[in-house]
Amino acid sequence: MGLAKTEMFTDEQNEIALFAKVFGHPARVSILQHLFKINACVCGDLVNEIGLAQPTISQHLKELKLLGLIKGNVEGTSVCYCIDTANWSKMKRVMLQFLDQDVSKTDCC
Amino acid sequence: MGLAKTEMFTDEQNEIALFAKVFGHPARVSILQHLFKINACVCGDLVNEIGLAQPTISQHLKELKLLGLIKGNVEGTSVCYCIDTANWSKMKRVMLQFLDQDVSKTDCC
DNA sequence: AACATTAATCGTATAATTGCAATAAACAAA
DNA sequence: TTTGTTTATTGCAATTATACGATTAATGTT
Repeated sequence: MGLAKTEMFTDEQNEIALFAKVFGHPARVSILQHLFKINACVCGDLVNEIGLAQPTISQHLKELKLLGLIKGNVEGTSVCYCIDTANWSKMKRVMLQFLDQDVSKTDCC
Repeated sequence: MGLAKTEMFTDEQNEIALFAKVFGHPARVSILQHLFKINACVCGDLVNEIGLAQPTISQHLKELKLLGLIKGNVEGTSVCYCIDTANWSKMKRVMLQFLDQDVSKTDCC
């Protein structure tokens, strides 16, 4: 069917999956790493940095923006994108809670 | 195209994306949380726990196994699945390095 | 051997994702 | 106003992901 049955999972599970899904493409990982490195960025830089076409980058930026992980300010004809630090911290808390589950007792087989 | 151009990204970026992708579905998040909680599990339990059909669960388990995050031991007619703690820790290290990027200086716009 | 139980695989339908050319939109500069 | 620059949107094709019925495979039970 290709459709995740989100209604049968908890809000927490769906939230983790949504965040993880946006990290599930190397272009978006690359964009985020670049934004962290540069501390300020216009989309044109990203198109040159990564080898993807401008509409493709724009689409990936849109998805990151939709989840609130980045924000963009219009500056003339270009747009300045950067990490939304508050939301990034919130996301990190959710993901860490999932990743940091106690591993010490689970090796059973 | 529906195909990620992995060759234009670093190994690290592709690795992060692969791990994230497997967490990008609430069913797999749910399976992993259940395995952590129970410390041992047969597939039948998961089919009852989660509301998905047996072939669907089996498919999700296969993907988790492919990345090495879980391992399964055959015990009679059933299979005991559990977290592969060593690989989980390796994955955690990779993901934490990505998530823990310094957020203090990036609020630029 | 015949049957039951459990999980994996196959086949297939449907939906989501990815990528980009073409175009539109917004703004600056001449 | 016309032209150039930059980003967003549209439309489409190709690929991947999700889900499950039907079947197979493997093992245990009688």
